[in-house]
Amino acid sequence: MEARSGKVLIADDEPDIVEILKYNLSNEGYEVITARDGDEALEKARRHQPDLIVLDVMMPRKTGVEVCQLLRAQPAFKDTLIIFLTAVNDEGTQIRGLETGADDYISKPISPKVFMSRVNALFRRINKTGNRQIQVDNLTIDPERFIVLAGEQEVSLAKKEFELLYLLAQKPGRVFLRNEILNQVWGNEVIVGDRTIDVHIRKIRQKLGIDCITTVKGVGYKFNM
Amino acid sequence: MEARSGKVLIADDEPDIVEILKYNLSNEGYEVITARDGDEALEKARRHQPDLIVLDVMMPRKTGVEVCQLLRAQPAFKDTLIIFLTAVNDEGTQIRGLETGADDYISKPISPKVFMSRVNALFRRINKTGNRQIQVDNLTIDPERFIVLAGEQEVSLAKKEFELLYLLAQKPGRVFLRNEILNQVWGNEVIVGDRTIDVHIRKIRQKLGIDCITTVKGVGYKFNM
DNA sequence: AAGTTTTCATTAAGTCTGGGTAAAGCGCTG
DNA sequence: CAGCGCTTTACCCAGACTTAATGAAAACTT
Repeated sequence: MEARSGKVLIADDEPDIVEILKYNLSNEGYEVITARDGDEALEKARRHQPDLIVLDVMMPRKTGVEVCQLLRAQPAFKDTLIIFLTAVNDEGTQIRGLETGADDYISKPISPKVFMSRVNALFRRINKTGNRQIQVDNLTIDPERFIVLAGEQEVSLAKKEFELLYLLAQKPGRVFLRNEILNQVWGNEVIVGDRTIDVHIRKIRQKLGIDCITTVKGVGYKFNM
Repeated sequence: MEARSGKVLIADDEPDIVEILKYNLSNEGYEVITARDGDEALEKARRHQPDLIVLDVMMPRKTGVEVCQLLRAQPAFKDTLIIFLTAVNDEGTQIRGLETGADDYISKPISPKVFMSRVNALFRRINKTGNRQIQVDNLTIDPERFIVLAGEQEVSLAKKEFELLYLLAQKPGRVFLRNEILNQVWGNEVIVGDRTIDVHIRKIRQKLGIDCITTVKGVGYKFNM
């Protein structure tokens, strides 16, 4: 998993288009989520909180324009980038699309290179400031919202538990010595016993229900890759 | 019309185009400056510090792309919006244009309406998201009218209570640290105890009757999504 | 005076920590 | 490689400790 430049949701009912865009976006380090119709797009947008949403105007269930309106009505998507794709290069549709709150409007047939240039141009402008969210496998650790998503399940950890998990998850696979953990999570001055770490580790394992932390005897702990 | 605070520089050697764009931009409240060639564009950009620069790619003295590069090299124009206009709908040019740091690329012939939509879309993004109504579930928060609607019920909150709720509701799900809340609602200079926040939170919860604010112990508060 | 904002003391809730014990891992020895 | 002891970690639990909710009242605005 590379240094992610952004999370993109593609919603289009034409698998070919989705595939091409997904390929190109992934290639430049974007994380891609896909949806096949309007309702699925809404649902996945809510779940994954993407930075950019690419909407085909003509989709089953709900049109791109409808989806855009519904999203823009929610404060969580007030600043999300939205690009419309369309076969119809009708002027009226384009204007309506942009006035619904979209950031760009691209007509098919799409040149992947042009598409990527436009995506990059939009991202360049918002330049997400430090979203320190960590994603490993199906585990999402979001310090902004202070929650951990284990797949679908939302797990709420206590402060120290969260800090500890966040520390380990920052470098999956790397072993953290007990001392390191103490310094990072508790600070150099505070003195706590070794048991304290154990207990927190145990609670994390309990709450997550997944075995994602491995004990390295006599050394420390590491996050499973 | 509307008091839009946008200054636009149009640089094109075709007087007709300049005239049409100027007319449409003025109509929507933008302040317009014009230039006839690349050097003039650079000079006027420096003098007037516009929010948006519309550059024809094909211009005497210096091409739009050259102007764009020169502008982007200066910190003062790092964030200035730039739109390219061109008769050439060559893919390579478009990509190069966008990668030079432009925000949009519009091919001639230009539909004034589409042009305006795209300009508005760009301005919408950089403009500070002023006092806007927030809608989450069946809760409506309207800072213009200073009213909160919980379903049908109209709830009247005190000033601080409203500001606090509005802050949290702006980014539902996101945890606001107590410090952040203090800075945003009370301001950096004012010093109030930690309990003050609790009390206001309690009043909001009481008045709304809905459990829309979650406590994250040891961290802060967040608005439920 | 009525409503708003802040403080304070008290109570409640949640979190952290450390001891004792059980279990697991490790190394040594035969 | 099985057996043994030693070390380290896991686990449970209860008390210590933090932090937040609550009720009441003082200070402040309008």
